[in-house]
Amino acid sequence: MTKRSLPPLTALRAFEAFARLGRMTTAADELCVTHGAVSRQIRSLELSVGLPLTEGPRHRLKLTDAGERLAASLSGAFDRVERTLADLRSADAAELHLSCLGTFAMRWLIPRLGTFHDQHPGLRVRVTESFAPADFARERYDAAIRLTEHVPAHGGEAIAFLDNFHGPVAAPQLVNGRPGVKAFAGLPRLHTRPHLQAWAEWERHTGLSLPEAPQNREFEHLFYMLEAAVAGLGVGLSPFVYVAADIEAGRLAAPVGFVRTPAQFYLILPPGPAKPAAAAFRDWLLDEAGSVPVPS
Amino acid sequence: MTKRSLPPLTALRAFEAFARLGRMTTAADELCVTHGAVSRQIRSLELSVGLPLTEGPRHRLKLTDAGERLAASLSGAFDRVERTLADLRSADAAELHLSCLGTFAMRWLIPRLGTFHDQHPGLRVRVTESFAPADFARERYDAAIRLTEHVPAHGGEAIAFLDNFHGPVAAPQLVNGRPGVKAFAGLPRLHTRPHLQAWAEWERHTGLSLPEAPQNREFEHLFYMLEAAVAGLGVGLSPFVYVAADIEAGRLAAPVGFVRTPAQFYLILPPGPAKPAAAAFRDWLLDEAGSVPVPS
DNA sequence: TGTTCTTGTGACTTCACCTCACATGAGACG
DNA sequence: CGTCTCATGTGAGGTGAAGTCACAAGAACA
Repeated sequence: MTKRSLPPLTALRAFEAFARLGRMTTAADELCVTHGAVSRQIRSLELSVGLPLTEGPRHRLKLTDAGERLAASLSGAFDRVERTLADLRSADAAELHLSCLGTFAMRWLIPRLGTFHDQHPGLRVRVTESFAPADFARERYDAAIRLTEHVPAHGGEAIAFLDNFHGPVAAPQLVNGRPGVKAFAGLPRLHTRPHLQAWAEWERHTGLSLPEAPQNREFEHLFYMLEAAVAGLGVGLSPFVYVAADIEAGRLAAPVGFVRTPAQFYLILPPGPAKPAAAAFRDWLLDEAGSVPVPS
Repeated sequence: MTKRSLPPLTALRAFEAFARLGRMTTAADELCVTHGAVSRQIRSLELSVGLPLTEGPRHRLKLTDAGERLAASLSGAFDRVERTLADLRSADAAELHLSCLGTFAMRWLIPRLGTFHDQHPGLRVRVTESFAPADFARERYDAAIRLTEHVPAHGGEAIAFLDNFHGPVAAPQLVNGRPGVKAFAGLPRLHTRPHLQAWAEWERHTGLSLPEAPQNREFEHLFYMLEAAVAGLGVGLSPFVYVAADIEAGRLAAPVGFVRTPAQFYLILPPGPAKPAAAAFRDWLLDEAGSVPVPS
């Protein structure tokens, strides 16, 4: 690949505008400069190319043959770039890139996305799983969903769209209808590695404490832990929204109910004007969250 | 035709170089700037396009999908312009545009051009007829041929490549073998409108004067006057080189010979570096003129 | 002949772009 | 692990390319 040797590009742009519009004055208007600037640019281009590009008297300048050919080439080239940029922008506008807690995506978001797609058939939603604090400077998302107490100031919008409640859950056959914390007596305690302090927080929030567990099991993700709870491996602590469907379906039981946490589910938007797709998603999300049942 | 909306072109160029070369440092070298400049340009382009174009850690930056597509489009566009410019330049280099005295072209230059074409098969010579003083600012020629005493200073080269001799000529049957100026007694005098003082100059140069003419005839061009002389319409005054072939062939007679004029034939080159075709023409012309016979 | 329209151009000005120097962050290598 | 290197990010500040302004020039039209 050899080094490019192109004349000054601003001169090319000025010349292309002149060729397209026929007069320097008009071209200057389009470029938001004075006619003198265009005149100089074209002259410098002729010098740099080494060929005359214009000819004729001042008040009726025409292009030389070389000028015509260059202008045709430039128009095509600029058109091409312009079209590519428009394509990129519209492709981007038609896509919503969302950074989301993995479990929330699987247990809450994805099951409900159908109505969003119905409302916005042109929009594709791309969900990327992420637990780290949202950092729009490092990774470019159109929006992020996090469970947190406080969203660090980042210049953008942050909306708490859903309260969080958590509580212990286990397979119904293990609990066996016993009421209160005694329901969990003798059951192994399930933990998630990223949030090992979760049980302690719950005990602080409720003032309750579970019977001593005969065993503790750690899982890499909340999602795996919930699968384990459903499979009867012990008692897990989960946000309500992740298990609402399982409780409804009788796959999990929550004998002591759920308690609200200080943390909430936030929709976090990057700084600057939100793109239309993100705004649409925000509206849909708030509407959808508004109709979510709250635990007893 | 709608107004163009393109991002800053220098940013596009920087981005294209980066995309092509893979690293900002290398791109900066190609563009003869520092890496910082390229970094800033690419950042400003991302801002102006509204899309991220690069991603990944600093030391191993990659293009995003959007970046790849834009880069491909830009490469194509720049290639196209570059190729057009190269075509224009080579087409121009293969052509020699010569501004020449019409009669000189017809009577001297064109008959000899064959050997020039033999020596430079790739070069096309375009001859434009012109009598006005050479003015490269108004009209773009690669070279001009003029008959003059002094070439006005114009910043370029001017080479006297051929001395000029002039003298009266007429059809041989009119002259009828008589010697000296008496040969022309009773013949009409032929003039050219652009140079009505020619006869007076000749008389001054030679100290001779022709017998009173019964008639004067004016022609628009020297070329027409020579045709008239050959046709026997009278006695004309002509530079030697224009009639050498006619005298040789016996179509014209020059009973009093030719006298050198202060004016010479000049090859005049425009200011600035001569293009190769013009240099080749100059060399050929000097060589060709060196072997021209001088009148007695 | 004067008026208007358009481009060319000398003199001056300014801000876009560049450079410099340092910071940052990720590998690589003892 | 600490340090070295390599590539890019960035704040501060300098400068020349490119623009502005005002006037000149040249052609057309009334």
